[in-house]
Amino acid sequence: MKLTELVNDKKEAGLLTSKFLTIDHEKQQRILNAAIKEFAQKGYANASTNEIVKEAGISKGLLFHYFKNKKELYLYLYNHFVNVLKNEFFGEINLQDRDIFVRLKAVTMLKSQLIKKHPDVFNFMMSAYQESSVEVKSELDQRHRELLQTSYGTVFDNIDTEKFKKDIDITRAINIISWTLEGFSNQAMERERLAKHSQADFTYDFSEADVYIEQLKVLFYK
Amino acid sequence: MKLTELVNDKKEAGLLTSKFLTIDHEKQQRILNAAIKEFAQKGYANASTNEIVKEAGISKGLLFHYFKNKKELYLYLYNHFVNVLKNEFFGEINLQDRDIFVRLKAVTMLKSQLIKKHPDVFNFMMSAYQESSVEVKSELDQRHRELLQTSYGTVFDNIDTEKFKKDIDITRAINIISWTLEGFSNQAMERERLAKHSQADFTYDFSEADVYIEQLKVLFYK
DNA sequence: TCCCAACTGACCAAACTGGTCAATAATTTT
DNA sequence: AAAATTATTGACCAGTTTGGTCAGTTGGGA
Repeated sequence: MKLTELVNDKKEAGLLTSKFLTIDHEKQQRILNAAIKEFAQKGYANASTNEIVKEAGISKGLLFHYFKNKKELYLYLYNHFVNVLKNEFFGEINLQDRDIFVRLKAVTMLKSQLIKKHPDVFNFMMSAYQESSVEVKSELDQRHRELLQTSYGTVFDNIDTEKFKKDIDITRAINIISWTLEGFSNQAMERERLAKHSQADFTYDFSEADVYIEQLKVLFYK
Repeated sequence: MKLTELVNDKKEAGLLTSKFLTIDHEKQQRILNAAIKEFAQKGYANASTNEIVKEAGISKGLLFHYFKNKKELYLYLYNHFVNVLKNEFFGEINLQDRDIFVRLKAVTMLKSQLIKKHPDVFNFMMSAYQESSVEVKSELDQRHRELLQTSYGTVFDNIDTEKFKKDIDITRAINIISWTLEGFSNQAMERERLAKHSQADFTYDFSEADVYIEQLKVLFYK
């Protein structure tokens, strides 16, 4: 998954950022990554463009050659990574399979991988969701609803409800399943963060997640 | 629950903050609340003492009359609120009842109330847990382990395992129950945050939480 | 050679930083 | 009432950082 590298929707450019899109690809990445990292850590208002250019290894002038000001940079980043997630992330979910466990496991694993491989992208999107700066807040809201609809909307769409025992409240059951998988992956990642053994022994997590899934199937399925 | 107001453990004062403890109680609260809010929002390094004194309605000099510098203020806050939580929050949990549902429901509701009534206290503790500033990080670690032990240690201690069906893996079942209640309360609070109807219709949340608990009991208990 | 874009970094005024301290106000002690 | 003590102020400090500019250098294509 070459996340952050594939999307090239020219529409997202507008006219103002067109210069940025023509430059060397690797330099683009350096700038994008430096910027989301800084914005994620400090929020819009407290993020420093000086830090961004230092981290990206470019001059101050160049950044403002590509983006006319801080606000335009921020909004470009937001739109860009919303597109990235929509295409590279949620596009991966197999909607053929109508089994809720298959879908949720896929989502959970994708999310874990995202956090692990591209923590800055994840943190940036989360912090953008919480962003309180009046300067940019209003512009974000619509795109956010859009993203949530694309994602959670499709995951729970057209689930096979016939598999559940007949006395089970399906909505609540799905919630329990979701929260269990979410809680499990949070725990797994926190455990790894503390232990710092960053050798990705995904294998254990995968199989342990399956134990929970099997248990939940016994509980909820016919 | 007069959280933040009751603890008066003189030991936490040391000699350095003794002045602060003698002043008017309401002013103490103003300063404490202003400080944790700022630290929670921006982290140790980026928090501004100017903002704190402005919010607290005191002069710059006075803050540094009570605390010799920013670091001492931060560490005092941390210790103070660890004590507050240990005494006012975890002290509320009834350890007589050995039923996991009773305990976890109590913890979940307590946590919800904390977030609702004292969001800054909660955010401050969370941000302190993530704090990365080398200046204060090391001092926090021990107290944190202490707090986690006091809290999660006792909640899961001496649970009545006889109530579970005999083919159930109890550790995993408890995890599922915990994650469900956590997920539920997160969802409830997010729903409320978006709707902004801050009339606390706790009643709905309480009864809806009970529905989940009853469902889980059917699944896991004999 | 010229030309134009990419690119640099010194520079700007303004804001802000944690912290100090002499002066004033309020309270207590004599 | 005077004196002594304590609480409180906010102007001030030197230093850093802010978002943004712009005159000028570089490098590649014609």
